[in-house]
Amino acid sequence: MNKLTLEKIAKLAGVSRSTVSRVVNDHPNVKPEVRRRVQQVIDETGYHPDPAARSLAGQRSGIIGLVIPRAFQFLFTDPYYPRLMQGIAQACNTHNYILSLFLFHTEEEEQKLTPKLLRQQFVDGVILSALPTDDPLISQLIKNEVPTVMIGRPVDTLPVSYVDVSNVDGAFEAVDYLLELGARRIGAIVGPQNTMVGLDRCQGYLNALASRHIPADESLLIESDFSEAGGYLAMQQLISHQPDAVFVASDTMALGALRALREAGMSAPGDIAVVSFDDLPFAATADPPLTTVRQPIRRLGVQAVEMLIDLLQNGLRPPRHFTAPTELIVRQSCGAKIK
Amino acid sequence: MNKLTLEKIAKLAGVSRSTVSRVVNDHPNVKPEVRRRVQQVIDETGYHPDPAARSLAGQRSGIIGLVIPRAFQFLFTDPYYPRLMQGIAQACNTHNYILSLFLFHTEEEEQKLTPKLLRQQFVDGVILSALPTDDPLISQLIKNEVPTVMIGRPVDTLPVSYVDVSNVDGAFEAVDYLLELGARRIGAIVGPQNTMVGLDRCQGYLNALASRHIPADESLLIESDFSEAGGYLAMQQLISHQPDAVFVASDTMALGALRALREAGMSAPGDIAVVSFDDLPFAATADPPLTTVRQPIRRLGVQAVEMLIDLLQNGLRPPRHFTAPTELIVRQSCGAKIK
DNA sequence: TCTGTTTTTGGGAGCGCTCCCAAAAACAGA
DNA sequence: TCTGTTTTTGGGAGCGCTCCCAAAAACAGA
Repeated sequence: MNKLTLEKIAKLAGVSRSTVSRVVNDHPNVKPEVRRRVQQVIDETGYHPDPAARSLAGQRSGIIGLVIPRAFQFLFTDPYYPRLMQGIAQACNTHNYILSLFLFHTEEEEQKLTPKLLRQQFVDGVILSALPTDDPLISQLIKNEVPTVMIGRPVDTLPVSYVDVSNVDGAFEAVDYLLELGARRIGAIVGPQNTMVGLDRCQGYLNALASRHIPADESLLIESDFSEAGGYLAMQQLISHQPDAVFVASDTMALGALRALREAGMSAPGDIAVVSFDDLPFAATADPPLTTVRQPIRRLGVQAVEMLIDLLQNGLRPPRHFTAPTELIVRQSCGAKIK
Repeated sequence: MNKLTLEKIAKLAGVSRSTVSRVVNDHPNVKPEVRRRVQQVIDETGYHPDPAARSLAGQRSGIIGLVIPRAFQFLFTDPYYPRLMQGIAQACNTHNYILSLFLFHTEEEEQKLTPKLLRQQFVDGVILSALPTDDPLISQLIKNEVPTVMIGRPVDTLPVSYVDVSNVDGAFEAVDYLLELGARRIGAIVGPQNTMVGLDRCQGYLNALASRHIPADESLLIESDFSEAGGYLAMQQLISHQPDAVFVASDTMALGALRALREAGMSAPGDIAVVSFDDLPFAATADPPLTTVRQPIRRLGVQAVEMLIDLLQNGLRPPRHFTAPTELIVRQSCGAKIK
């Protein structure tokens, strides 16, 4: 098959391949009428530059890597991730990048693939989904000056760009709403405390109680792992402490919590009011429909790609930050039994 | 940063870059002691060949593209897809391929990205998830001789490799089980009839009825779209026809079906027995837990990658086929009220 | 030892682009 | 018209690999 090259386009347009390269790359110093003539040939032929040749010649590869670290591989099947990926993919498509997926299942896989990310032989930059605060991958990426954007904020000391939602505020608003409804003995099922999102949503819960001078009861605060089964087990533990409401740090854990209530012959909101986080589509169709903190997951994905492109074009420093607001979506699960 | 190249490894090993290339690519005609010496330098330095250089030099890029066509982009958030992707990613990791994701959201995106797939400038081959039987993408891939493996079988006339599960048999087994339990007025909520999986699971349902000489009742057969909302609407339609059981062609639609029953003040299996397909994790924790046809989703992903690598190494013809068996998982939702 | 054959190894060339520098063209002012 | 400056354009070189062909080395038999 006869492959289109800069040279071939140059011949058709009656210029040199350097001129064609200037047009393709939108360089200045090309006479307008020459630019038009070259662009017309490009449009007519459907010519695209070869990404391997560009990469080899010092240009970038045009590939963005999305890394799901090993520690949270088990959560990859949570409905959050496809939405995040849709946002990321859509922004990649808009900005002419290809999205490559790095799913680390085992330590061996991680050790095998990490050098590819660190040496940037494949990817121009990395979008890194949430990882435990002590995971060494992020500091390796920083050390190797790999352009990186994290989904979710890192530990404060790390000079890395990130996109996030306002987890502290969102959790605060959820718990505050339960307090407004008259709940007083509010429990929480939070995420892993070795993640910033776990810490932040927990902090929001604690802040809301403190703002009403309600002391936090340790027996009402259960750490879980963002899974449905984890939510189920956590609610089983909480029930015996007789909360009148529970803040659950994700919709998926909330499904598990509702299941535990059903199995105990109880229900939300009659016995225990429930408020969760995410506003995934099943939140609206759960039994009962969940009051939840909506976060703009696809928008985070889009924003991460645009932030990464900004790093690629304008340098890694200073690190960029983007924090989206959340929105409390009130449904049936939060009706409170006021004691 | 000082980049490792064949030339540098050659100098360290005291051979030429051609010899190093032979070792890296496991070519014959290298003296054993030379091979060992070169391999030791490679191991010590962590050298990897540059994929862009290999691609440009005529070798392959080492990238496999996973395409989710536009028509089913709305289903990408179904929990089926992350599992499929995990299987695909795991096999790519094992076989030293990078996985690139092509999510087509709009026709414009499809037109923009399809040439990249057809001209193979990025990917060595394509894994293509299910698409409508009339989607032109598959025949474009065939015409351009792009190594392609489909998830799910295509229309019979197409000479393309695929991996699938035994949809007809699985659906047959599910419906047959309902008949064994005494159900006689069995409805079906099936997938889009412009997809082979939709047609096949429907056929299995019809085959099971026919095997017991039970005429199919058109009013009991509802075409849906594999979504939760679609399952909900379909069950709302079915209820008025008073089936004593319903075969639902996916777990996700079954969730919607259960929600419709609840809203009608009914339940499974007391009022209407329900059997579904997929055995996604929430099938076990649904209320009631779903009897469902288990399909090995991750294994399909692994198999698709290995089939694609076989095509790349041994030629596109003849097309390969792999069909995994299914397994009926019996849970509470299928208990039947025998009239 | 010599000659023909086989095995092993090395280096030229090219893949398709970008960068850089120099040449050509265009322009402006004296 | 001439000269100096600016703008536009072209082509050499190289990125890091693979392929191919030729050279060198090794081998075997006379």
